Amino acid sequence: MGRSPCCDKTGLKKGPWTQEEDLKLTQFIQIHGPGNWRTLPENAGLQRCGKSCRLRWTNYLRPDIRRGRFSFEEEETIIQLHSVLGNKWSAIASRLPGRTDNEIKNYWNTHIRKRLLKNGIDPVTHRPRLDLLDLSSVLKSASFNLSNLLSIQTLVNPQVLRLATLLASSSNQENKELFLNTNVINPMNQNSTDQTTNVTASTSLLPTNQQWNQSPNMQVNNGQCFSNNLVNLNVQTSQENLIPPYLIDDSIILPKYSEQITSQASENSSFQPSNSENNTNFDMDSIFPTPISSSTPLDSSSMFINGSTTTDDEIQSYCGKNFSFELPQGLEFDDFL
DNA sequence: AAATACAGCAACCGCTGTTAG
DNA sequence: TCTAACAGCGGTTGCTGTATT
Repeated sequence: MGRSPCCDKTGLKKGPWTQEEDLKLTQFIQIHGPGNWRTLPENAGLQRCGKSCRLRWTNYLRPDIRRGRFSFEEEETIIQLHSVLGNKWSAIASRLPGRTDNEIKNYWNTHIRKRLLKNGIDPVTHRPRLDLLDLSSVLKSASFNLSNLLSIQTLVNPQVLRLATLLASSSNQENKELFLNTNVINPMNQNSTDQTTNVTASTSLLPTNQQWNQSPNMQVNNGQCFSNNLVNLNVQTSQENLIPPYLIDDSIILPKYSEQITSQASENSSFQPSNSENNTNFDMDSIFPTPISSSTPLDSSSMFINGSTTTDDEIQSYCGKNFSFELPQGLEFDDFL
């Protein structure tokens, strides 16, 4: 059905709307209500096509439009919904009252997408970009500490860790010894016996399944973590393919995060590490943003770490330091497995 | 101060799904 | 059932303001 654009009709205006046009459209809709977009422009005295009027109304003039910067909760919700729904902007918008699909789409393309890419996360699949993951160089790096990698075993695709271990054992004797000498326990696989005393400092900071489930701010359903304020979509997600939100947004839980956060935050805040000498409890509140129920105001450029505000740039910087991988081009991950 | 590059966003384009005749 | 009109959606464009050189 070939249809020429309605605006091709001569005499119809295109481009930015003037205040006068906005006023005409708003007043007309206030009286007659939205709809009948084809006849609306003529009836409202506008030299616009109906489509243009509809877009102007739905994306800008509607009284329930919520303008301004996206809150952290909104951003978190967008990322999580996008990981499930993909580029279904209208579906995402329907779960964010006052936000339009166009606005969310723009925000995704200009902010979130770039940040995910910068953090090595594929914005389409929401998984680490293995094509950028240069594990061999990471492993050979003088500063590389295998225990760091092992400590995030449960946070990334286990295949990555298998690959890392394989490479480490074959190419880096130092790390190999470290691996053999390090008493590492996968926190997700811990049984009921108290093994935490053997866990290395960095590993003990990770939550157990029980701790995840007990967290006041997060719920684990089918392997998918959602904030309490997020609609449960009942989407079946394979554990194997899961990259949880804490890896895809700015509140990524990272290896040795407590040391990083402590060293950074303690300079100007009252941040205290959650794991004292004998305390293996995981304090989610100390690294996750303030929940929506919090009375503390949030805007899109800030998150809270135990009450201290962190800017986008600081988050970016922090994540960049802790979660940057590089992969040689052409590396096929499956070839290693 | 001027030129250029970049980021953000409103608006448009074109395709698809729905509905009425 | 078919067809055309309409409405909605996602991708893309282009304008504008800001930052950098």
